[in-house]
Amino acid sequence: MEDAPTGRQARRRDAAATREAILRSALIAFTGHGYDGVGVREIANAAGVTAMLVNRYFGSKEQLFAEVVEVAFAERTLIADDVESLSRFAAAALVAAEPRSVDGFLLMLRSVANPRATEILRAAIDTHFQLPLQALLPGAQAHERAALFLSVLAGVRLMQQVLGSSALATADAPALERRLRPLFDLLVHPPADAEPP
Amino acid sequence: MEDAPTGRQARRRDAAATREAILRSALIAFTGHGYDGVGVREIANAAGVTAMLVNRYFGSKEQLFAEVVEVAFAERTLIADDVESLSRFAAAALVAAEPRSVDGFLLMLRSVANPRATEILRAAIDTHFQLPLQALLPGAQAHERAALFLSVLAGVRLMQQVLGSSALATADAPALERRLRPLFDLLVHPPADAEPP
DNA sequence: GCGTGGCGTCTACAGCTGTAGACATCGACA
DNA sequence: TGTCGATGTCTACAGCTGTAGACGCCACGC
Repeated sequence: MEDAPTGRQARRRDAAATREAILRSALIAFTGHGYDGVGVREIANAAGVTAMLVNRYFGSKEQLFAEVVEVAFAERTLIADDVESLSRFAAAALVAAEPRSVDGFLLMLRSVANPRATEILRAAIDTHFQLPLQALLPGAQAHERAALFLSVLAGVRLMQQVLGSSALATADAPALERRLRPLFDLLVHPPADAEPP
Repeated sequence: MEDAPTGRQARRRDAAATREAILRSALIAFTGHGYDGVGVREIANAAGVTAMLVNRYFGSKEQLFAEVVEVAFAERTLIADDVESLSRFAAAALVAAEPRSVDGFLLMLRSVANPRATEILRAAIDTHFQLPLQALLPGAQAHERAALFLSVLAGVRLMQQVLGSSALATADAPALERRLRPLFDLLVHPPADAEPP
């Protein structure tokens, strides 16, 4: 079997399609190995293209990464649209996470070592997750609770998918979901935040 | 001013001290930039030593990293010894985390992109955190709850220190701690886990 | 004082990285 | 059918990486 890059002989000098192929190849590669773990040649090869063409279309590896981040965070299936569904959605997404999924959180977790990638990721998370989520949360200190909500999301994802914690791998889905729900609920619904005078 | 590596002129051909200097330099560098973000020459230079000496003492960069991980996870100030203090300790440690701290979690968060580093880190976390913690937790499914406990710890740490979430940076310490405590409590104390038959 | 064994460095080597300019080739339009 | 712009490739270059062997040098024991 040949290496079969993503639709090599099907595409014949189509600039838009080539750009899309590179972007998709980069998304998969960056998500799987992180910003520093992937070379431009590797991305180009998987897209059936030369390394130089990547820089022609995207300017540099860093700019390519920025576009990849934007694509990865565009479809945010983790954040529900209404407050009542937030916890259920998040918990369900966590227990259903497949090891080969390519969402933005996985991309972030493997790329935060690089300072430039981190800066891009911070901005993207702020725009696509933090701000919409804190706008959705009722009660006081919504920005703080939204950040913690995302922290739990990222932390569980890190342990079960990136680090490969055996405890989270062997746990059956319904039980894990029953544990996660109240955790998120605690952050969604502000618990009578009376400060002691 | 000269670059002043860690005690250069103070140490004169002392094998144990040199080894220790390299180990400490590597700990700081790996924690700050991750496994792939640091070169052997950089570590050696900060220790006032040549790159080759690093491999002489530790065999390879990977083995050096393994020793660094062991050192970083040896002093686990995040996990209390008794069940009652667990939540308080964890919450307090999170709000008191300084940007330049060098604990194992930070080291992990910036090195999980590399597969070999990940394998080393997974084993270390299992030994130094997961196993002691799940042995301490009362009730059913302690391993699962311990893993989630560590997930929250790692996730918050990631957001506030590695990614630099502004929401967690501007939050004042007491309020943040009051939010974190019940989160950990929910995982420490099993909430009447009656399964519907 | 002097040899000797450990401690440390110098030079080097493949291999990889991101990026740049010059060159080739396809395909649509005249 | 011929041509020219767009699309893609080739060669190359500094710079970095981890690792290896050969060599210098200091301090201690005789």
